[in-house]
Amino acid sequence: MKELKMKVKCFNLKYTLECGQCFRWKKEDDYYIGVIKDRVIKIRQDGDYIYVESNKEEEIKEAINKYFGLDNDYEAIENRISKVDKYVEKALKNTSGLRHLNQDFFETIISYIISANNNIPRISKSVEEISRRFGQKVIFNDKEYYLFPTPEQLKDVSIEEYRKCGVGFRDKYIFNTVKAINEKKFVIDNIEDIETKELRKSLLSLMGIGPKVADCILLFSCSRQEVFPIDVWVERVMKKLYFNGEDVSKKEILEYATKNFGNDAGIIQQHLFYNIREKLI
DNA sequence: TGCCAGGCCTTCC
DNA sequence: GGAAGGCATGGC
Repeated sequence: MKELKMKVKCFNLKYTLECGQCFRWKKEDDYYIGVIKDRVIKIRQDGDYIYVESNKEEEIKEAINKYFGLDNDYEAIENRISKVDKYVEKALKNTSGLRHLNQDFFETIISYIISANNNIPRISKSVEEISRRFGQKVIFNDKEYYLFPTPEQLKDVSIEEYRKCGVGFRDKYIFNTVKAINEKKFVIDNIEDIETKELRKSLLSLMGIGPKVADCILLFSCSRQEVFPIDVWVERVMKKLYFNGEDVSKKEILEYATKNFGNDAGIIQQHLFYNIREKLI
């Protein structure tokens, strides 16, 4: 297909795809290539425009819009959070255009179960391996790609087979969660209307999902931007900036974020996370 | 060799 | 309810 050209505002493709919220994108030359739900996407940015190619043309604009949240008024959001305090203002200046994605719910659940006590390259490797072994193959520009498998496609996969994907001790967590979904003990459809608090509680009932993983799922696949996932990096940056390097509990950090960052806490968290990891702050 | 990674589960108090 | 220990695996 020919390249689709789309105008963007307050959007940075590199920050959005490299900030650690997603695990299936690879950079090649000046573009990124990855899988969104049921299609392979090749995408690059040049100034105020993004250029998109895919193996599947229908509703491509809608898919891109939804995944990258292009309809969100990020100018207003960034304008708002730049006034929070001097640290947020600085972080935002460094990584303006970083957006929270709207990724597939099931894929995000499994990916973030794998993320526990893990590092980003290894998470990517495991997610890729699960897709390669159990997902549908797609040919794009003469190369093979694999969609992330559906719960149905994983219904007969054993704990041992997950282990072979390099997920380590998380094998049984994935197995149990897939089982719960396939047995309809946890419903993954029509989650848009469920209140954040209730959805979070529901996610926490799944094996391998604790507070941090639940918040990542809510933020990176459900657009609940008020949640504030606290991992080792966020803990580190929050202690450094707001607690004078003191050893405070996660509870205290969360209270501070909720009080001072309000409904944009998740967006601010992304900037702080990316800034501390890239040694920008 | 030992420590760390987008933490969670289990056990014990 | 909170603290401590265990956990797979690869990179540094």
